[in-house]
Amino acid sequence: MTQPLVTILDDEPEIRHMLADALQEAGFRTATYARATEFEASLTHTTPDVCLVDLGLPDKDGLALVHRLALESGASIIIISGRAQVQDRVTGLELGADDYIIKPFDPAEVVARVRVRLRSNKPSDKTANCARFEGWTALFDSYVLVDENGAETPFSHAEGEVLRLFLDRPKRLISRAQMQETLGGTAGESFDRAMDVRISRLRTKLREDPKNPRLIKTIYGAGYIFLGDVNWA
Amino acid sequence: MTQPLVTILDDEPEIRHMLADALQEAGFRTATYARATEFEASLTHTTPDVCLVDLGLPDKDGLALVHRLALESGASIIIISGRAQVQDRVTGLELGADDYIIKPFDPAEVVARVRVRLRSNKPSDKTANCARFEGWTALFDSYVLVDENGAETPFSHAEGEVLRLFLDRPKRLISRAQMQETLGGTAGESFDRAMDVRISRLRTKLREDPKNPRLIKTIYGAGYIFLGDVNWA
DNA sequence: GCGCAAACCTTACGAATTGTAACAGCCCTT
DNA sequence: AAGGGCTGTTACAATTCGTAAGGTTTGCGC
Repeated sequence: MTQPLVTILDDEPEIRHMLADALQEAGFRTATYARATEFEASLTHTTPDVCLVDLGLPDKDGLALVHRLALESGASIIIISGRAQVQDRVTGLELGADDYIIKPFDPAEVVARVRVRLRSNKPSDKTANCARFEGWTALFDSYVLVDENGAETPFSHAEGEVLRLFLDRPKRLISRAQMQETLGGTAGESFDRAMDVRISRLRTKLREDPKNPRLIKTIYGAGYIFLGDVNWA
Repeated sequence: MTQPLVTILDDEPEIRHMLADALQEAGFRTATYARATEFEASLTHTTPDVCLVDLGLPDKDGLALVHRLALESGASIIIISGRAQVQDRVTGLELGADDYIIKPFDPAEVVARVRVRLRSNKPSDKTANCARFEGWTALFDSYVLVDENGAETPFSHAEGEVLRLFLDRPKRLISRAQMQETLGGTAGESFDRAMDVRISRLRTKLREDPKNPRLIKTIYGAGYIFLGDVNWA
């Protein structure tokens, strides 16, 4: 499966470049267009997954374009506009846009919102809920860990919660307090210990060396950190 | 099909009222909650379609709640927050929110964004009587399950109720309380066990491996989840 | 280094939850 | 009345997961 394609339609070159850079850095393929006609022509031979559309176009009414896109293409549409009136936003969304971002914007937020669209727009994705990391494959649907030889190890729901928390934020410190919150800990006095046990069991399944854990590191007095590169699929 | 249910979780009464009014005017059912614990308790017996969540809650970390919601409830999640930093928005969206609205907001825009979320959710056709999933075809008219070879297995009415519930909400956690409600469980003392037995029998007909069920998963202490892509016809 | 307290890991155990086989009552058909 | 299918109930087995308890590691002051 190739990377998702994000198209950018905006008449200002700086904005096109800014968005294209940020999106490419995030791992997406991009295609940029300065004019609506150009963009429409491209649709005959490409099928973007997400379309970023500026409403202030010189050659065509942006809203009409959005409407047509919404009806005819399966892509998610995000409007990017300098028009900040509530009414503009409401009509934009009503005509079929999935999101509406106001200029000036931060590229990081645009990337995040693009990701959200891709996440929700994949009903037929059979490999969803599946992450690869350091030779392992975690199948959250079937609650199974697969090693590089294909051997399977089942894991329980509680273990999965911890694993998912780590895989969602790799290489970042996760404090115990955060874990408790995320894992529905009822702030029981000795919930700390329960947490320890969960992690211990998870470490066992990941065949961590107790003396020298490589994936789940303990930061004494602070929390845990998951090392290792994660690829969600 | 009844009107979609939108839940509002915010500690400020004025905001709750403003949103509830606007949403009801737009034709939605609403349920409001001032505290996260209240809201979480409600999830055991109701299934909202869209959840509006304020991040600045007094009794719990809002982000953790969002994360759990995103994983366990198939509802769309819209964060409403006074925190306007880009980093806040990005992490909120990363943790599973579908949208992020910054206070102060216009109720009309909130309504528009709620509509967008509902639009992208495909409504399950309640009149459909035939569903395909993972090689199986369930014919609710004739109470028969057909496998990929055409072999037929009849199922009973009680089994059909459970199966339909699962097929209506695939890949979502379904709590036992929800099941009881949907299946007309008259809160019989030991109705739990009846539920178990129904599911057990359904699993047998679906030829699930008892040690490793692939379609109907048990979430210890929480409920069940049906995996597999469903196509109604 | 040494000693100590706090933080953390691991093992074993048990309470709660869930799975399923066997039984019994019910309703329908014959 | 008899028989068969459906469904809830009971009883017991299996699983999950938190708790307790004891061992190990870490950080800190000397």
